[in-house]
Amino acid sequence: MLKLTKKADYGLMALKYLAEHPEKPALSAKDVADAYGIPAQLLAKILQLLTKNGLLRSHAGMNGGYALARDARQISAYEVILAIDGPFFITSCTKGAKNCDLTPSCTIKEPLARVNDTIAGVLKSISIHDLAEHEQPAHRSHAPQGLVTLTL
Amino acid sequence: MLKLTKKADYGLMALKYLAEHPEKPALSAKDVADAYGIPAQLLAKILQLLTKNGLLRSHAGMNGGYALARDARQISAYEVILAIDGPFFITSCTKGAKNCDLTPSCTIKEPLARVNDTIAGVLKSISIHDLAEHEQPAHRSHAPQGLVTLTL
DNA sequence: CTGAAACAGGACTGAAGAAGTCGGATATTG
DNA sequence: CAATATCCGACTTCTTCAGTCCTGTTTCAG
Repeated sequence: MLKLTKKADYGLMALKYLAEHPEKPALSAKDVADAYGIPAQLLAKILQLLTKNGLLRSHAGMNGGYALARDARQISAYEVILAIDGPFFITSCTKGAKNCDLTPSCTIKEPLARVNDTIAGVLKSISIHDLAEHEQPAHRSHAPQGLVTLTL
Repeated sequence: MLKLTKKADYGLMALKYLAEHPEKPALSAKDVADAYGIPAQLLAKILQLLTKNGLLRSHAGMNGGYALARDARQISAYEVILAIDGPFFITSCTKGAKNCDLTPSCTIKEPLARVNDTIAGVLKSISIHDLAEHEQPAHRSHAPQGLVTLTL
């Protein structure tokens, strides 16, 4: 529970891989799948999803493949997860929808909605670039990129 | 995905309910189940789990039931979820275990482990007392109880 | 212009986990 | 003893995830 699906994992890994190989104009699904030992057909569908959601650009034909649609810093982990798994909510009964059918007393939800927002905020603060291994190992400590605060 | 199980939801709701009725020495599983429209047998098992993990105290026999083992402020949402659903990790392949069998290149995990820690921190900062409806509606704004900060 | 290499996408199966039920055992009290 | 509880394992059902299969379509090299 409270787990990312493997698809989301795979998607993040694939984007990370693409971000680490900017020299290549495009990498095929098979390339990425082989690099990580992921089932190629499964990854293909994930990359298609990411393409449909505007995170990747695809090109068919020989020497085709996928490339990041934007700079790696402009793609957040949140977007990736959203594109692959759809909107996520920590509670089974989100107050937006008409769930909570039999339990109008779902007063638990309001506090947990804030937890949900916090998680979303954290995921939004992480970019694909953050996941990728950047070369410069020297100055890394001075990067206060993501900062999320929650107040109950 | 990234959802709490219904069991965890039910558990939180039940503890909240108990916290809101401190005058009663004990409430039976059926009492709570009826209050929220939860299947009684299912809730019973959840309450048993919470008892086994030291969050509740149980008493069999007539007029028996469950009561909080500690003050509502001393029971965190994290403990509840942990007791009901077991340890949770956001990534399918946690770096502690021997997972990631075929993919030694799971470099995604390290950043996501921090997300995991952040979520855990948020959940730890929320107590059952926070979930319950306290009476004093007057001074509520000055309560800076939970505060979690994450720096990447 | 033809074939290989890629993307696109629907349909399907198997496995795993979640949700809920059933039946019975034990403890407590009136 | 009988009623009301907790306790607990086994079971069924349902849903979702993971993965496969198959069939197209696009693109480009030769």
